[in-house]
Amino acid sequence: MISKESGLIVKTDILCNVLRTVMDTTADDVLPIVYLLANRIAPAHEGLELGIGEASVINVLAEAYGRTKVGHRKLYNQLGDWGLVAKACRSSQSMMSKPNALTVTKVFNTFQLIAKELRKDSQEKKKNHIKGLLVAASDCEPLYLIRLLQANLRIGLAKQTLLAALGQAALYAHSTPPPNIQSPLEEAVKIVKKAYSVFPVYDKIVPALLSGGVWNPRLHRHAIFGDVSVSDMCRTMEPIHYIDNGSVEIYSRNAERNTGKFPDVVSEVKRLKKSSVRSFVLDCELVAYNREEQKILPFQNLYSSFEEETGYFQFATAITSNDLDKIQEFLDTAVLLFNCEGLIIKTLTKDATYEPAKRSLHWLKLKKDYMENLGDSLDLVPFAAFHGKGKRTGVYGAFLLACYDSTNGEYQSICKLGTGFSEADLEDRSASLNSEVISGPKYYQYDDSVKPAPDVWFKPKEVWEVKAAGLTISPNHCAAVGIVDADKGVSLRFPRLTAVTALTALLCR
DNA sequence: AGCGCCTAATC
DNA sequence: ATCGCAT
DNA sequence: ATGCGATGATTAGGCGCT
Repeated sequence: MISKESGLIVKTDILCNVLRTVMDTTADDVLPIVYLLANRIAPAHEGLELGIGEASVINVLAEAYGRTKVGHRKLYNQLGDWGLVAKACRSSQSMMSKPNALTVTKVFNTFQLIAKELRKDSQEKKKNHIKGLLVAASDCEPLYLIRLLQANLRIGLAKQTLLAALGQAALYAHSTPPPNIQSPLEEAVKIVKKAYSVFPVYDKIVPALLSGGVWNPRLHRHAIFGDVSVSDMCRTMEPIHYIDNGSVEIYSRNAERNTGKFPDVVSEVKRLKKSSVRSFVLDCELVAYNREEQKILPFQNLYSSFEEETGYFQFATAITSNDLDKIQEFLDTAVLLFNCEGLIIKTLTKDATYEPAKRSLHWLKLKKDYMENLGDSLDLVPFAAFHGKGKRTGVYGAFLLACYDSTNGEYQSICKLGTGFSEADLEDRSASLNSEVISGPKYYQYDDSVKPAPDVWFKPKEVWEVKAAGLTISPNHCAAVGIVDADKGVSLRFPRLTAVTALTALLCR
């Protein structure tokens, strides 16, 4: 029902009703349902992952539902979704007897077992867990089992809508009358989203909602912090933490623990922090740095808390200005002189606080390639394509592009491209290139060890204008091989289509 | 021990 | 990361 | 403006095979 509906309000409504029903009947199922909908199996900081990808899915489908892998692949190219393949195979299988019903909790528990299979024979054991589920599945269950295993439910409902529905369901389900608030529904959603942004652990949020409703003080910031250990709390935030007891922890934006990856940062933070500072959470970015070069300019806040030391711990440079020309000049300097990607622009007039995972106009990214005259724009030739998946089923989902090397008179692969076209563009390009299909990569310098291999090859026909954030040395592409590196080529960072410029009538010869 | 495949993660 | 679509 | 789901280059680390 949710996947057929396009509006988020109605999707939220449907899920809200599901959750209310479950809260009222089998409340223990709420947490597993939430985890499955969130495509997670544990809080991010626990580092527990399914470890199941497309290759595993292909293998297990072949074993559980017969047919050959080639047969499955063919079906997949038509359907664009391994879940749909599973469903199709299952429904064409004769069923000896009606299997025992799968429950949400059984599925979620099995997913946890899969995630916990490690080391020797883990792949085989994971596969057997999945086979058990697939054999017990009927109707639409194989479809959703496979999509859940791939962490992509594809029903147009993700975390934000899940949190909203949770808040609304908890509001309706609890008997306590709402406090004197204008719009209780909106407020309930805000509270749950805020609780999640402060402490993204469903194991705490869901029980709190179930036992005390949305107005439960346990959902508020300070209460949450009081309710959990300091180390648990710090594990959910980002990215450098210094705790009273002298320990340093580093986390990614998605709460992955990265402390072990930066032992040098840990030791420098400990060394350079002043003894008067007892604890902090520092939002920052780590960059590689050439210590022979240098440039520092001060910016308030942080300065009273840290010793600056060139090459070890430096503050970012900044200007404060309303003047467009000055900002432009600063951007040019940053990009052209220091090889920076661009600037972050911050409002100083409003109370411009930073909230993790929340977009706002307080902080804006200004990158060189957002601008017409800066950034890299290239004329490239699409020479192969990949069948689209999901909403791109039936058209190509991505293309392999080449640049033309006039010195050698050859086309060299430079990047794949899968964004920038409208749905109509995609149909038009697919149709146009389909008139020039050839059997293999005969005009091109192309590394066939790079997987997956394209599905279809084309004669050179069109020239596309592609914008990128920059060039990278590539082990996977052939552009300029031997020039930038003995056996590495060049590829593009964040490539996207900006225009279809011409037919390559001349280059074809 | 070394290598290739795969997955999950960053941007 | 970028981008387009639906709301 | 927001949420979602198509898609990009690249890397690290786990697992299993030789």
